[in-house]
Amino acid sequence: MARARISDVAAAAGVSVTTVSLVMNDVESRISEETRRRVRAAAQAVGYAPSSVARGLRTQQTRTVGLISDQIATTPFAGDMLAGAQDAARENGHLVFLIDTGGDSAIEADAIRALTAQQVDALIYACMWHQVVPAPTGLPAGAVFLDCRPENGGFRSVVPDDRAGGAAAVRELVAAGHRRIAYIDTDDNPIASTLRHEGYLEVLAEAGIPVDPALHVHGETTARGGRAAFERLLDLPEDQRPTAIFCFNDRMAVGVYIAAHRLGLDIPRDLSIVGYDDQQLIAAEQDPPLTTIALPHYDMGRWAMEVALGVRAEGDEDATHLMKCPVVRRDSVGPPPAQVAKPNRRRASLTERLL
Amino acid sequence: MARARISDVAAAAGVSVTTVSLVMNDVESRISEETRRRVRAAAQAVGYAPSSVARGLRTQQTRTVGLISDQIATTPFAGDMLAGAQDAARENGHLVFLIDTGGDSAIEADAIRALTAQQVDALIYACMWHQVVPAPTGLPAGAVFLDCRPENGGFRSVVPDDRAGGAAAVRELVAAGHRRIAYIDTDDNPIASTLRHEGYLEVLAEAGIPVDPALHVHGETTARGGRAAFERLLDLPEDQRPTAIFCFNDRMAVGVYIAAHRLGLDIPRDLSIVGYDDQQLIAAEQDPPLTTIALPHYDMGRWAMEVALGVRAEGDEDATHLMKCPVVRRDSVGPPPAQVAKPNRRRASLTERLL
DNA sequence: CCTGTTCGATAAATCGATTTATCACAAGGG
DNA sequence: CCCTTGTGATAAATCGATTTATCGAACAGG
Repeated sequence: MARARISDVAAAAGVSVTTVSLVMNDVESRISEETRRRVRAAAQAVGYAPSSVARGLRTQQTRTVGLISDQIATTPFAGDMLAGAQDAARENGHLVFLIDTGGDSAIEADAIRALTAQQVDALIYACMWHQVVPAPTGLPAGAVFLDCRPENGGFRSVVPDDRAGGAAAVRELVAAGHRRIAYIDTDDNPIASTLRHEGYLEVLAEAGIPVDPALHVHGETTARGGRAAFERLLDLPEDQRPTAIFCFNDRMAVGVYIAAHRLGLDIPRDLSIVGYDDQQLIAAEQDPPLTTIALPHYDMGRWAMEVALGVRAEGDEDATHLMKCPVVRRDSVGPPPAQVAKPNRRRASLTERLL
Repeated sequence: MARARISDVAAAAGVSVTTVSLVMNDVESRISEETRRRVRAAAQAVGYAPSSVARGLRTQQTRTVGLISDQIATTPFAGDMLAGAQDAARENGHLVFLIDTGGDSAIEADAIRALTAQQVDALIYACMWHQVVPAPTGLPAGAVFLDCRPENGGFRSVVPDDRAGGAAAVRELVAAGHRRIAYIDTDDNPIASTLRHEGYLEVLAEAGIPVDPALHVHGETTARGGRAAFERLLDLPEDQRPTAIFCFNDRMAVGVYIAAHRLGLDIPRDLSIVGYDDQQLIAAEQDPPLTTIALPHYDMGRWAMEVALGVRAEGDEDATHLMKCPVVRRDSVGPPPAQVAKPNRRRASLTERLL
């Protein structure tokens, strides 16, 4: 049972293929209501679905979009970006070609060629972390950068507003009454870390809190890295230690949790923590659940697709859109401990645990 | 600058389009070497790339594959399956259409229609957890089920060998000398949990260890669920408690970790644990890193794609392939504690933590 | 000189749709 | 009776490739 063609429908309805096409596409034309009904019935009867390939050839519009990513697989974030992009594509009647280049630029070039050959209507170039990348050669005009910005401009892009996100994180802590707030930073992600640091400094200034360079430490973006950085903060004289920590990401925050628990510190009674990423299966499952800043992956994916398809009008051809990073309030932030009460509290918590 | 067509190349090379096509596709024919060179040079010069759409229409082969998934986004596993499928597709010169239905069967039906209209050469139907599903109507013959099996057969499928995986997990513990091994099970995933339980029973039998129903507890597939289940095991009289636990998944194992640490139990000295899934950012980052069974998502994705494309010959048109789940040895398994030494050890560990 | 073969290349049909230009027919007006 | 206008439908061109069937020239043999 081969696919039904438009000519089969025409034959079944006793009309020409032109008429069938006109009816199926609801084209403004002088086809009688009676004929329309007959055509539709015939189409239904033979199970006709127009060939997208033939249509694409004639109309030069394939209703497909290419999504090139450097690593769709290896991060749990990717999924949300994909989902946002894909939902938007589907809502607009488009299908998405997904290509994961694994960061290999030869594969990337191949991918661009293949997608161009497929005559995709739009192209999205996605990265897994907020970064500035050289635009690959051969990228068609109108491509949209997702979670990255083209080095020399020329394309629209969307990235998280890491500066505002960093500010929001620190503002949570300031609002809870903290004045000694550390930032556990990293060197692994220059763009995002710098922006988040700017947000951190901005809020401290806003609140009139003097900046203490000793409270700005660095580590790898892993639990181990977070833990090591935290332990460096503990080397400070007791009265200079932070009462709250803003971590570059949730994984590092987990390291702080582990170390803090080992030391018998209670979160948030003895120490408040804010993470970043709202990483699924991590942030919410900590004990206590971690207050963090969410990366708006789904929204960025959706934005990129809508702009790429021309559904969302964006005035500027060469602009970077900053996507808001919402605060996810959970239970890792509380008021700072009163200095005098601290030793008592700590002993109490140990006693508890002996039960 | 519009795309170059085959006729442009023909004009540039001073030959017919037939000749260009013959040369570009390396068709066995009597074209002189000299002409071939000229055509290739012309193609290069005008930047010619054949239109996949036009070719698809003529040849009826699009070199595209559809991948329908119930939720590509919301789980970190999805990525690996995608990556495996996508790599295999690329290696065979195919592009993949990804559609995430979100589990909505109306969207699913739409997706099948759209992919059929696109005349994809193959179709993969993926689920996020090993399950038995009704085959959606309209699914073309030759479709491959990925991480799920069709209720009434009729399609090839690939799923993890959960039975062997469960057996391997328990075997790790038996090999370390444990005889009181608990299985923290779940009701959230009937297929996988049953198979893993069968593996558990199989190894106990193999090792001549009597089955103690009290060591088989259930919980939700979350850290909280794992913790709750573990606490039920602790209600047992001390000499009946398990010295090792096999958890349905890593998230539940994390719950056991948390509870164990709270109680001052050291892993693996006081308690050995094996998880399942080898979930990234979870299993390896525990303290100590969790020994677990990996789900072969990448391999399953690759297998499904290769079978779908007919690259991998699979005799049976209607068979389920079981993919091996490898053991990932880390540091959460050790020998069981000697009964008499236990109390001492436990006190010691608490004392340590007072430092 | 005619015929048959080989070599190199091409004209034209084809895939399945869309779209433009055209057609037949009926009704109405002068 | 002829011409115009309006209505309903269609013939044919088109998109850009592949593929089949054919063609002309050169050359060899009788």
